[in-house]
Amino acid sequence: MSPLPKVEPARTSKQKLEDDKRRHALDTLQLVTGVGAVKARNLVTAGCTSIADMRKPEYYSTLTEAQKIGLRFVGQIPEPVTREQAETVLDFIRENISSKFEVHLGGSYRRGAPVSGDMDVILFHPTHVHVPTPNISHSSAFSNRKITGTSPLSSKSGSRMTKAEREASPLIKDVVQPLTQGGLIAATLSTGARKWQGVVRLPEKDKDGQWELMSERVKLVEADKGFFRRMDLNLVPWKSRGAAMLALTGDIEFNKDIRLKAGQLGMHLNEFGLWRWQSNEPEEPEANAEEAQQEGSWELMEADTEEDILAELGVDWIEPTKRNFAYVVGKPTKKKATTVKGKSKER
DNA sequence: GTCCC
DNA sequence: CGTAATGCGC
DNA sequence: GGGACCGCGCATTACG
Repeated sequence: MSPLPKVEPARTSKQKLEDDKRRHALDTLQLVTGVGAVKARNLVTAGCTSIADMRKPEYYSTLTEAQKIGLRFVGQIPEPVTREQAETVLDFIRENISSKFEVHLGGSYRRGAPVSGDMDVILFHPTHVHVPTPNISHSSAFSNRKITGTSPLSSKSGSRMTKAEREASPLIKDVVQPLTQGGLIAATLSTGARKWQGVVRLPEKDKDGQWELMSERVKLVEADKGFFRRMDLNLVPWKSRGAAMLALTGDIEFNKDIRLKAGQLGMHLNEFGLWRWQSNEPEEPEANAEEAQQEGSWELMEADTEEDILAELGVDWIEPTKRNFAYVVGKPTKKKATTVKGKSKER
């Protein structure tokens, strides 16, 4: 009854061994920040099968700047961040940038996790107010497809910044620069007007509760001495603070659930807010001729706190520490699932 | 294909 | 030069 | 075994 073995067991097992090796190499290379499935595949195909191999010039030269940084800190970055460490960094940030900034920690820290994979810092500033409109059409809210670049408005509004604009942006000038000069920021993986991703050296306090001297910290960073961790800085428009806190606190399953719920209600939820589709008023001759052709536009709803947004979605308030279980949301049955979803998906 | 139910 | 598509991370 | 599958910022490369 049992079907015949496929073919040539010897050769099959040999192939299997090779497959396992290849898989292991792929997984190993992807431990480096910035190396994903595609880069790992390309490297392995070229003969690079270990972290050590990646440092060989023939492979190293093919890395992007971010990947080189990932390689530099590959021994440190995977280490988790304790709550105490995250709080230390938060204190340091608050002391080294304008007090006009509101500074929060999101991510698994806010969800109460004892340790986190990185630090998700959320920054608000009263004068940072521009909220970008979603880049998707209304019908796409249900089918979840982005509109193509044929719309001049959509592709233009969020377009790239010039280098000058970037350096003049508040996130760079008022946050990243002081934190770099203060010896906190060790390396930058990516940087823009809204989001900075990079590596920090954990500042240390002496017995008197004083930070190390700034000049000392800068030297230690350059010498790779100390403890280095991943950090993200997110500068969020004032009216988006609720949506951003939701988005940047997670967890991912929770975000999926509430975004799906918004979609089911004909709304759109992203990190900038909760949006309602507004059909074009026939009598709005002021609008550009181009835009008037569109069937409508996304309009930002008033809900600008986490509570308000959840309320609009018909969801009772959920403590951040409870946002680890997808079943809490969108499940009309009051039966509480006993299984944990996506249990150890910490970043 | 992966992840979750 | 510009924009689009892709890769990556969260 | 069967069904569902978010949304976006930034860097790099491909393309015109």
